[in-house]
Amino acid sequence: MRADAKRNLDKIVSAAAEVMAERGVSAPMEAIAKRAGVGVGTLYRRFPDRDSLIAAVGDHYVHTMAAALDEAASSGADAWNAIWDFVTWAAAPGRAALATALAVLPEEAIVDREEFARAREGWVRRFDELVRRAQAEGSMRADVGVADLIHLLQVFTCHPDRLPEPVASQPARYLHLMLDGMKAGAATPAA
Amino acid sequence: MRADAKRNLDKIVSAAAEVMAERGVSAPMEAIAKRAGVGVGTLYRRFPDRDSLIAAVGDHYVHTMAAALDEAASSGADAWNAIWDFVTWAAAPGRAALATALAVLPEEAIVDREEFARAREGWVRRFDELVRRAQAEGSMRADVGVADLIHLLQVFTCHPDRLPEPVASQPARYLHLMLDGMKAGAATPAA
DNA sequence: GTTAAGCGGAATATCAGATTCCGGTTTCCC
DNA sequence: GGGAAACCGGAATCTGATATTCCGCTTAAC
Repeated sequence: MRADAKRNLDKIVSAAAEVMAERGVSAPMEAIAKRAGVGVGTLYRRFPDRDSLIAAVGDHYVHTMAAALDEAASSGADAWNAIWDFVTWAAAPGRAALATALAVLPEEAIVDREEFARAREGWVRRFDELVRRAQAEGSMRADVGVADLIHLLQVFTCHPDRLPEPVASQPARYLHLMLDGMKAGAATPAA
Repeated sequence: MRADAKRNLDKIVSAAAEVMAERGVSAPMEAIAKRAGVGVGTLYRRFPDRDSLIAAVGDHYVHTMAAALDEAASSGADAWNAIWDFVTWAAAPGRAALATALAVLPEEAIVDREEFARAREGWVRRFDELVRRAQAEGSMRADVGVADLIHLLQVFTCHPDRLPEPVASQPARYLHLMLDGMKAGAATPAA
C-alpha cells in the first residue's frame, strides 16, 4: 500500500468515527468523505460497503473504551469511583458515538470479525467485574447490572440529534443522576 | 362538515398519535393514512402539511397528560408518590409518544396555536408545583427540577426505534432508577 | 522517467416518501 | 326519491437525498 493511501485510510476512519458520532451510523458517505478531506471514490475504494466502514469504526471505539475503562479501574480508587470516572469519561464531549461501538453495530457487520468480538467481550467482562466489585463493596445496589449501565451509556451518548437538547449537551449530568439511582440504599428495588 | 368527514378526522388524529408514537413525528403520511383506514388524499385534505397534523396530535397528548397528572396529584398521596405514579403512567406501554406532546413539536407548528400553548404551559406549571411540593416535603433533592424530569421523560418515552431494545421495552425500570437518583439524600449533587 | 496505484468528484442510478388529481362514492337537503 | 355538493381512495407523478460508478488526471515508488 502506497504511503498516501495509508494516510487516507487513517483519515477516513477518524472522520467516519466523528461523523457517525454526530449523525449516527448511517451518516451519508459523502459527509464522511468530506470530513476526511477525501473524495467519495477514495472512500468506496477502501470500504466497498458501509458495514465494513462501520466495523472499522467499531474497532476504533472498542479499543479506546477498553483503554479508558482499564485506566479508571486501575486508578486505585474503589470500584464505585472507578465506574463513576469511566462514565464521566464516556460522557465527555466528542465521545458521542460510544453507542456505535457497543451493540448498535449491525450483526452482519461484525460476523466473522473475531478480533472485534473478542475486544468487545473483553471490555464487557471487565466492566462487569467492576460492577460486581462495587456491589461486593456495598456501594452499588444489587438489582442492577452492567447491562443497565451499558444501555444507559448507549442512550445518553448517542447522536445528539436524537436527544432533547439539554440532555444532549449535558449527558454527564444525567448519567450521574442515573448513577445516583444505582447507589446502594438509594432506592426502591428496580422492577 | 359532513358526518363521515368528522368521523375520519377523528380516526386520523388517533392513528397519527399511534404511528407517531411508534415511528416518530416524521412517520410516513401513508403509514398514518393506512392505520386510519383512510386514503392519503383524505389525510392531505384535512391536514395540508405535516405540521398541522403534528399540532393536532400534540393537542391530543397534552390533554391526556394533563389529565393523568392531575389525577396523580389529587390522589391524596404525598407529592413524591404523585410524581412516581405519574411517571409510571407515562411510561406505560402505548404512551410512547409522550415526547411528541412536550417540546418536540416544531416551533412553527405551534405558533399561533394558543390553545395548545396554554394547555402545555398549564401542564408544566402544575408539574412544577408538584416537584416543588416534593422538595418542600424533603423527599426530592433540591438540585433537580421539572425540566430534568420532563427531559428524561422525553428520553425514555420516545419512539422505541431510537432506544436500545431493553430500554425501549422497560422504560419504567429506567425512569424509576432515575427517580431513585432524584430522591433526597440519594446523591452527589448534580452538576 | 516510467508506470501502476491512487485520487477526486461529476454523472447516474435508486429509493423512499410527499403531493397531486380525478373518476367514483356518500351525505344531506328538498 | 333524487340530485348537487362534499368527500373518498389510491394510482400516478414529483422530489430530494444518498448510494455508487467511472474515468481522466496525479503522484508515490523504483
